[in-house]
Amino acid sequence: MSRLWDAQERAPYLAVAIDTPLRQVFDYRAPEGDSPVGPGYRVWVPFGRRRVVGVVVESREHSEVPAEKLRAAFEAIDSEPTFSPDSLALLTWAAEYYRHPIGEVLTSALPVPLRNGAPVRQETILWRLTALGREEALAKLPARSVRLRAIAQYLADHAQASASDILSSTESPASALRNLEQRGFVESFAREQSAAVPPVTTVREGPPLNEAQAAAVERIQSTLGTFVSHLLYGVTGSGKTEVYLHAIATVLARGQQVLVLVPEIALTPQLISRFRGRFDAPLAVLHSGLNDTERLAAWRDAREGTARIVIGTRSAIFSPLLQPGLIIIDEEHDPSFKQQDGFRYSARDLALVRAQRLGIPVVLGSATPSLETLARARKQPETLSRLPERAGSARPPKLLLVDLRKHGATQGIATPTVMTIRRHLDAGGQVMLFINRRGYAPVLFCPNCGWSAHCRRCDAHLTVHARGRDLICHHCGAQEPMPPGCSNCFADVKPVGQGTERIEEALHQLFTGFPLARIDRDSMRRKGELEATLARVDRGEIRILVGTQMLTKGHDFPNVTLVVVLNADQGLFSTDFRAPERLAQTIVQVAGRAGRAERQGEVLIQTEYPEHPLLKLLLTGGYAAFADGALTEREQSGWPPFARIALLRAEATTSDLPLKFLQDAHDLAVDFPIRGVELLGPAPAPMERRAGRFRAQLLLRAPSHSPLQKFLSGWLPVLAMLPEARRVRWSIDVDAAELS
DNA sequence: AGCACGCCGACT
DNA sequence: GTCGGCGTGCTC
Repeated sequence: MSRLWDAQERAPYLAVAIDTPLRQVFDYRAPEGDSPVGPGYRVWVPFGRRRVVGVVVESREHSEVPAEKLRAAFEAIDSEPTFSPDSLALLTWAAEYYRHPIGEVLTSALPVPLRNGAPVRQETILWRLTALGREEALAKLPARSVRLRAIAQYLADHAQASASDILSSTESPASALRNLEQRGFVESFAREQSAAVPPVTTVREGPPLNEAQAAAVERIQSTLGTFVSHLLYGVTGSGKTEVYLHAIATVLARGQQVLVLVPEIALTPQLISRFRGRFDAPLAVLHSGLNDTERLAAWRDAREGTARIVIGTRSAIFSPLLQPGLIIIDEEHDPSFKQQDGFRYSARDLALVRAQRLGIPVVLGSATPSLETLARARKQPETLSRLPERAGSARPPKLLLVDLRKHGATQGIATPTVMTIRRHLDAGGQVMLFINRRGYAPVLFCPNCGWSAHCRRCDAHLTVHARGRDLICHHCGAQEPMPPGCSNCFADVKPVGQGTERIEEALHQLFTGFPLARIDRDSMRRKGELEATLARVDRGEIRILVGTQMLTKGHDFPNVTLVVVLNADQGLFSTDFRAPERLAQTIVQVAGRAGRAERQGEVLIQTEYPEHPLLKLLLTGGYAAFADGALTEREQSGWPPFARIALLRAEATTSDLPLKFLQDAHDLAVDFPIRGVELLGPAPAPMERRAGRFRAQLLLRAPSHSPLQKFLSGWLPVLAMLPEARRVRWSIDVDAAELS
C-alpha cells in the first residue's frame, strides 16, 4: 500500500487532539503492536467513558502526565497519516492564532465521516471464495442451484470481484451471495483503493488577453514555486476570471493542483461551467449543498491528487492537496471568508499563511480590495496587477447622487429616480434597484401614540413581511401575525420605511406593464429558483429587478443600463470602523453590474447626505480614491490594518453577568502589562439583547500582532478560571471583522 | 461539549 | 418511596 507521507518512528507516547472545547491536548501511550502511528494519524482513544476519534499532533518520548492517569490509545484508524505535515502545521498554527481549541480546529478540517472513524481512503468491498468454497462449492452445490453455482464459478474464474460485478455478470439477486456467505463458501473483504494515477488534463484555448491581463498572468507565472501574494485589482468586467484561468492552466501544466476560494453566494453553476468549459481536468467542488458522502469524496479527490482544481467556499481552505501549486481567492474582500462563530478563522488570511508555508503564490482578486490587502500591496508594488479597462468596448458607468432631502419620493423612490428609470425603460434598457433590506417595511408604527412593534427576544423592530400579513424579527427569526391595530392604543398602525417587497409594489404601480422580478432570500427560497429568475433576466423577459446583496454577487447582468442604490445611508454613521469600507464596496459592486454591454451604464445613489466626504470621494475618484482616504483615516485613528484587534464577547440570559465577566477580565489585564495593548470597554453590544440573550464585548487593540498574541497567551488561560466564566458564554474573536 | 455525581421537588 | 432538575467537576 502506498503512503502519501512517511510514517514517523514509533514513540512511546502520543499527544492527541480530541474534539472537545478544551484548550489542550491529551497524552496517551501508543497503541499495542508495531503498525505505524505518529503526527497526523487518527487514533481511537478512550476518553472519559467514551471511545472517540483523536488526531495525533505529536510523538513524545516522555510525558508529564502521571503514569496512573495515562491510558493507551486503542489503535490507529489508518495505516497512514490523515493530515500531511503541512496541513497539521497549518491547523496547529491556526488554532493558536485564533485561540480556538485544537481538537475542534482539526475536526472542522475533516469531512464528517472521517470525524467518526471512516477510513481516510475509499474502501472497496470485494468478494472471494473461502478455502472451503474453493474445495467444495462447485463439487457440492446441487445442479439446480443455478445462481449459486454461477457465482461460485465466476469467483473461481476471477479470484475477487465486487458484489455489483458478480451479481450483474451472473444475473443473480443479492440473496444468492448472502446464501453462499452463510454456507461459508464466500467472504467479503475490504480493499483500500490504491492512490489514483495522475489524471490527464487538457486545456482549451480562451479568448485573447488584453495587455493588462497578459501582464498580470505573466507576473503570476513568474512567481510559481515561491510565496508571493498577488493582488489582482480589477473593476467588475475587467476580466479577472480570464487571468485566473490562464494562471491555472500554467499550474496544471506543471503537474500541480490549484485551490480556488470564492464567496458563499458566488459558487454558482455558471462559474463551475466556466471552469469545466476551459479545462478537461477533474474538478472537486466543495459547496454547502453536498451531503457528507459527496463532501468526503471531494476531499479524498483533493488529497489523492485526483482533483486538479479544487473550488469551494471558506472551509475549502482546509482541503488537503497532494501537489499544491497556486491558491486563488476571488472577491477577497467578501465578508463570508471570515467565519462568524466557533472557530473564527479568516480563510483569506489562512490562505496567505498556507501559501507561505508551502512556498507557492496566492492571487487575491477584487474590484474593491479590502483595506488590509491594499495596504499590503502598497508595501510590495510589484505584486499589484491592475486591470483598468473593461473587457470589450464597454465604458465605465456614470455615477450620480440623488439628494433625498431635495426631492419628493414615492415609497422611497425619488422623483428624479423615477424619471431616469422611465427613460431607461423606454430606451429598451433593463433597470436594477438595490436595497439592503428584506421584507415590506422595517417598522410597524402607531401614528396615534408612537408605539412600534418590537421583538420580544431582541432589541430590534419587527419587520413587516408579506405586504403586512406577518411580522418577522430578522435577528432571531421570531414570527407573529400582524396585529389588527396598535397593541397600546388600538388605533390603526402603519408600516414605515421600505423593504424589497414594498419597492416591488411601488414599481408595479409606477411602471405598470414592465415585467418585474424581486431577488432576495425570501423570494428565492426554493432550490433553482434564483437560477431560473436570472435566466429570465438574461433573456430580457424581466425589465425591472429589485433585490438585496444577492444581486451584487456572482452574476453579471449585461443588459442592465441603470442601477439604483435606494439607500446608501445605512453605512455612513455606524459605530463599526469598517462600515464605510463595506458600504463603498457594496456601492461599487452594485454599480459594476451596470452597462457591461456596449451601452454606457448609469448609477444613481440616493442619499440624505450628498455632502458626506466618503460619498464624494467615491464619486469623484472611485474606489481607489475612497480607499486612500479610508486608509489615511484608519492610520490616524489607529485601526487595522495599522493595528490589530481582538474582541472578547460574552453573553448570558441576564444583562449584568456578561458585563461583570468582562469587567473582571478587564481588571485582570493589569497582571499582564504588554506595551501597546489597549482595552476598550467593556460595553453592551450595539444590539444588547438578541434571541433572549444579553451580549457585551470588550475590544482589545495593539499596534501589531505580536504584543496582542503575547497578551492573549497570558490573559486567556486566567480568564477561563474566573468564576464568572462558567456563568456566561464567552469567546474570543482574533481579527474580528464585525464589531457587533 | 459530553457525561458523571450529587443533592432537593412532584409524581408514574 | 422514585424520576429528574441543573450545579459542579473531570476528561490523558
